[in-house]
Amino acid sequence: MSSSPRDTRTLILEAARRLFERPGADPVRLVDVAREAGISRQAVYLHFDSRARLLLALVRYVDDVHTLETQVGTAVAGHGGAEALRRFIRVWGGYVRHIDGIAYAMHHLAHTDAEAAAAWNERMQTFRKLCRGFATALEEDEQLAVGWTVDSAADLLWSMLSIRTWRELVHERRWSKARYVEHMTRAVERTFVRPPRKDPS
Amino acid sequence: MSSSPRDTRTLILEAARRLFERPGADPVRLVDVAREAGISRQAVYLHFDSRARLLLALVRYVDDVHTLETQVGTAVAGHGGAEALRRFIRVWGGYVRHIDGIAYAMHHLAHTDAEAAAAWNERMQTFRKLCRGFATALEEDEQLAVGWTVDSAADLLWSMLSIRTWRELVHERRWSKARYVEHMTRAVERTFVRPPRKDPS
DNA sequence: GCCGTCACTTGACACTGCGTCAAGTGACGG
DNA sequence: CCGTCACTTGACGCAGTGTCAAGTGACGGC
Repeated sequence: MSSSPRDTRTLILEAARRLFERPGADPVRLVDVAREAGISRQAVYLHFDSRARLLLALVRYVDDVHTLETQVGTAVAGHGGAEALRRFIRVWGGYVRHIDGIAYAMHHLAHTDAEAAAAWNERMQTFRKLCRGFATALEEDEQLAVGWTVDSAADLLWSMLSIRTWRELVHERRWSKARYVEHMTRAVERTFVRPPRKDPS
Repeated sequence: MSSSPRDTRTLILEAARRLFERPGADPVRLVDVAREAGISRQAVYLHFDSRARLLLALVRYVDDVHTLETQVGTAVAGHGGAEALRRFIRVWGGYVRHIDGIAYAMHHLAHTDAEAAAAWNERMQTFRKLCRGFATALEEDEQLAVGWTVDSAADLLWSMLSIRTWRELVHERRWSKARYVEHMTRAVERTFVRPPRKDPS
């Protein structure tokens, strides 16, 4: 699927996607993207105002191609706090590799570029809301472990499940996807999920 | 203390330290360091070959000024696995702010500079060894929770206690130091420390 | 007192990657 | 046949790092 992009914009996004998905690749420059797409560097600017805008469009495009929302939605739907969280980690653990390179580039650019910083922050906000949803669900099911408020749990969950944590473990520490899912699930459960009592009521 | 550095090298390191310790500051350029030290940009190159070397020297200098090793050593000495870990998190939670900015700059530079990448990796290796020490201590005291090997626990601990996680929580999520220590201690304990059995043996 | 040394200065330049600009070129449609 | 429009080539400006060359001035040895 998606082997014959119709317009140049999509051609560029596809090219960029290929480059950024290569793990541990050298920094991707606009000239690389252009070459990969078979066009001139300047032609990229006919479709994207700046590197930041391209990265932003790219991460949305990739989310779309890999149907992130649908995957998360169907995995989580109809499950209580703890089980939804477990299922999310499974999906997420397989998904991050698609956007890791782009996220890295965006974060790097955000260091010096205001627009990239804004895009990055918006992205982080969205992810934190997702995490807050899990914390809320846990609390509503009375499964949130003692010591946490919804917000503090959301913050730490957001950090533990962040792309950066995934990258550190999977790329730097060479964890497999299965290993990531198994260990992260265990860590998150032990940290945030109240152990079921033997004697209910 | 340290108000009258003798040589220019120390003068530069002190100036850089001041700049990098300012939280959320704009990216620190060599010209900023030079100005802060009251010398020309070129004079910096008389003492440090490159930005990467300066950052590396700086992080060592800061560790030294704040006696990181001593602090960790005295906090941890003579305590078993779980208690040593708790004490380490307390020290670490107060220490990271001194090196956060430098670490951020090093990591950023590592994206394009091989020397910075090497320095960063070496630093990460060292920290992971420290974490592995805690995992080993837990295992030796039979306090390591089920599901972990020493190495997998070390990896995840390394990630949870990383500067990056600290920065996300303290800077982006506005956690206080006390909040960081409290919540991180809880998360780490629940994740890695085997709960004491009511009926031993 | 004079001289050499050495740390530092000023000012220039190369390099990289991003972003802009101007002058083409060539295919396609009315 | 002509205009339009997407794209090309080639140039330039900008920022920050790193290099180079030609000073300058203080300090110590003789």
